[in-house]
Amino acid sequence: MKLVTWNINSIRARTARLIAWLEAERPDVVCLQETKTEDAKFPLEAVTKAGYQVAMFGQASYNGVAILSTQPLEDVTRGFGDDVPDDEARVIAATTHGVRVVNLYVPNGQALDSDRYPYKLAWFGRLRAFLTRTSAPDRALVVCGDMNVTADDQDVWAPATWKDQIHCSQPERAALAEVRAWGLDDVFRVLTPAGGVWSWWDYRGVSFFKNQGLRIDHILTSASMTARCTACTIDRNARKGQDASDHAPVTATFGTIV
DNA sequence: ATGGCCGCTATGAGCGGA
Repeated sequence: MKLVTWNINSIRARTARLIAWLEAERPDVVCLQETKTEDAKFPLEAVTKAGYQVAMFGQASYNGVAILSTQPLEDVTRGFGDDVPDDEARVIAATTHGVRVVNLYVPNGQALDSDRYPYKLAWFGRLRAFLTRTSAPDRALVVCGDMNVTADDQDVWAPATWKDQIHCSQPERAALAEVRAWGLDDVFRVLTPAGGVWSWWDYRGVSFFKNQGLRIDHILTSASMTARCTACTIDRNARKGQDASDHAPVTATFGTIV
């Protein structure tokens, strides 16, 4: 079973590239972030024609998440369902291929002195509560998405430049570590101990050409899923060329239960 | 030293992204 997380940065602007990639890679489950469209304008026909069922949670202009699967998507939930007023479409979960899949678009945070920063940190706390309320570490669980945080300096092309900047601050990393401590593994890092591999490169300048990026797109797996994971790769090729998202897709491959 | 690109909405910039 191949599961992908990919910040697509507007699914309407990138439908052709997405479909071509799906047809080439044939993943079983695809978690998309920043679809940037309300559900009525989602390119459902193209995705369906490519062989995928869809659960979506969109909004106009910003945010938006969706899960694509070659098998039915069951028990779909949208948002955290907590008592915090929040109209940002950043969370969708579903069960498919026998796995509970939680797809996240974590708030960017903008800067440490922005009011979006405490919102981001609080959001991680709400995520932990959501996981405790709706799942358990002993289940077949994948929590993936654009986490908008580097786990540590191994995920940063220039740690000195990024030190204490957004995506690299200690409180953000501690918040992500708390999610792992709940009972999830950073499965890319488990299989690739060395750093220096990125999932995002800034559109500006020559950052991709010079390979100046961050690893902020993560696949977190419960213990049984970590044990089943045979590969986890970042498809740098998907960042190349015209009309690419600024994020590359991250793919985890899982063997069958033995 | 600064900003450098992109998509959205909307039709001119401004916002958000990371």
